Amino acid sequence: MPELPEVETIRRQLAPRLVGRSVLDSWAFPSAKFDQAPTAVGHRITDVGRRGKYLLIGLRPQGADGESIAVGDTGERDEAAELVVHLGMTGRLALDADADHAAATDPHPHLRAWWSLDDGRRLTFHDIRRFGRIAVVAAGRYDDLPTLATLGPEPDDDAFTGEWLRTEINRRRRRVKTALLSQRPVAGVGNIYADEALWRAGVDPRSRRLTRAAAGRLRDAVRDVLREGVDHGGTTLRDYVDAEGAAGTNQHRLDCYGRAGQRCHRCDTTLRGAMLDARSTTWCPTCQS
DNA sequence: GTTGCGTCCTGGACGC
DNA sequence: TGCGTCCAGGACGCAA
Repeated sequence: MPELPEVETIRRQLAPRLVGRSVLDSWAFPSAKFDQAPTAVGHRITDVGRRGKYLLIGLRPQGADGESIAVGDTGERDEAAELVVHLGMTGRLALDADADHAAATDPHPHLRAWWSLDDGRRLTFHDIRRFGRIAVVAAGRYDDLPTLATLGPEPDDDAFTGEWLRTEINRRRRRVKTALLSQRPVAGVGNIYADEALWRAGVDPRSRRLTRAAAGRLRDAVRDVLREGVDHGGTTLRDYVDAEGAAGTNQHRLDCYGRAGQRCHRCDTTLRGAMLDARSTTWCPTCQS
């Protein structure tokens, strides 16, 4: 399930191939989750960014001659836009080599949207469980995407400090793991990396308050596990593959997530597993207490 | 404003 | 073999 490292891996692969391309045509699965995809038609892609788990594809309207229209030149119609893609649990973006061939031969049951580009290729979005989402918004206007609108700092942002994390956790009464998954204290953490970061920091996922020392350790752990996830191309447990169809390798490095009943790599205690606020959670009862 | 639960959705695992 | 049930998960809506 794509979290920050998986989305960042895909972003890095797509960016050099998409920037400068024009969107000629599009199709979307008939669902409110995907039906904004064709709104990107008639735009040139200006950049491929990311915030948390959201992929943000910058768009600029094109004139009849194919040239981009500068923002503000001709009024509101020409406002820069963003194609926002959230991969949900099973979403996958890929570039087909030949748009016409792909369109004719790929009636894939999990295809949710595609965009054909002016270089003959086609960007496709597959999503088995339909937990993903596509939106086209005015640049920076995320009113209809509340989680994106209130996203916490990026893990590498200077604003993401131990003191910030401690304040965010302690001013509410949520369990620390549930708070991390809310995307408010820091952007991009999902169930896998939350378990890993809490294990690495020695923080009990059930706790509702952090000391300064624990908050500092957790902040460092969140940064480290996400960076390492990016370095290893993401974590593939079942469905995730990157934009080139390759699985990540970070799953071979997990210390905690999905290892309930096995020995803790740090203290040899048997790891516990339980549902915590409706999320499967694994932790060490000895070194996370 | 905050918390916690239910819902969406489908493939795979498992039990009978 | 076939059927039914449960589980996994991120975002969001809603009741308390």
